Amino acid sequence: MSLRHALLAVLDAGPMTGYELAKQFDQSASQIWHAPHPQIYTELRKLEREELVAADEQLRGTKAVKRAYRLTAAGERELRRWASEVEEPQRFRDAAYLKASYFEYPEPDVVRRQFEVHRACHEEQLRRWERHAELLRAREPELLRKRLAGAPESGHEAIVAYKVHVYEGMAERARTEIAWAERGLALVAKMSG
Amino acid sequence: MSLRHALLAVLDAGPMTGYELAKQFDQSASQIWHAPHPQIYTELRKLEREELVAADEQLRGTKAVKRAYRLTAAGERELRRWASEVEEPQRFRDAAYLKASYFEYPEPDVVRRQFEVHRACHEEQLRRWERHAELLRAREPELLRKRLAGAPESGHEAIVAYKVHVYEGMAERARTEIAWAERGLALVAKMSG
DNA sequence: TACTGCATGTAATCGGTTACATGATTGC
DNA sequence: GCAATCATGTAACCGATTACATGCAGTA
Repeated sequence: MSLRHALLAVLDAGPMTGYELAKQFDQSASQIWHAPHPQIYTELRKLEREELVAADEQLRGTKAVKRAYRLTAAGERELRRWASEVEEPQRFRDAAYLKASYFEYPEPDVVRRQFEVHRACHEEQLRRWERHAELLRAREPELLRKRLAGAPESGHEAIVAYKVHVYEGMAERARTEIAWAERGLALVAKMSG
Repeated sequence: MSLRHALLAVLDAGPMTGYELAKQFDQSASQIWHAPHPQIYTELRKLEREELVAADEQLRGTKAVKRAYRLTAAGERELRRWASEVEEPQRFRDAAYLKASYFEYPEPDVVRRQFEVHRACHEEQLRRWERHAELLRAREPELLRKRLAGAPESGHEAIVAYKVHVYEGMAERARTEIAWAERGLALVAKMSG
């Protein structure tokens, strides 16, 4: 049930259409909570029915409509309520580690390739997290700028600091995974040679 | 779709009832892939229909039946196929980090409590992963012993080594989270004092 | 004019969660 | 005999994924 709060949080920076939200979720900011676009559109409709967001409709061409969503007062309250509530720990489920528990089955070079893919994938993510932390420190992302514009000067430092802390945390995680994959590769080499 | 493979993997050590599998998933071994018992029972029935597992029924009392599941030859093939296939990266979704991105909203002591909960939760997990890695090295867990009994001596080292590597990886992750929470606590202290 | 990418959805399906039900066994 | 726990499910629901549909805008 966190998608709704991710949406409320992004909308807190300013109004946005479903498509723009979908883009946010896919690339720049909220890689912290992935969501495919059909889910975003349907969740926005649900939030609208619950009056946590409101939509401003504009015509697009002759028939199609564009809907820009913005937070309502109730939506802002809900966002603040959620942020103050302690998050209960998530259930654990990791497909890569599950599979690695059974690496005695495949041939050594298949195992090696799997660790290499794991490493490559987290190296790419690491670059992304680091770049984004950098952008945040420079206060460059559009979303952050809008958010800062709507908040008093005195609060700016905290807004930036916690987001940077999150992205640095993600980077640290990626480094942990890379190190794990490398120890894995050393292990394959030892076992098979 | 990894639950089915987790089940096949556990059953590869030897036949087991749904209840015993549910216990495995809840406590000792496969904390790597959490699953509640209703899902386990239904997935087992599905695996049975697909003939990847077979059930031996025994009476329990006068009406109830106990069903012990075991791998079929097709099930073993599927397990090996899955273990050799490169796992595609999972979609990212983290509620705790999402919330931490918006820690400018709650009061500092609420934020502090949240980081403390995060740390405590991962400290507990760390102890669990470390204990389990220890047990694996000593070849103590029942499941591992059964798995080893059904494999040639020459393969024992690999079976143990990869599982230990997974649990050590999990422990390392937990340490990363603990360190993140502690840097978070330092950050709150700095911001609020 | 056709093609590609932007933009907004609906529908079917599936995996996972929660609540509920029911019988068997064991120890007090 | 009763409570707790072992054991096996069913049903309703919800969040997430995938496939499909449709219209608009710019450009080759």
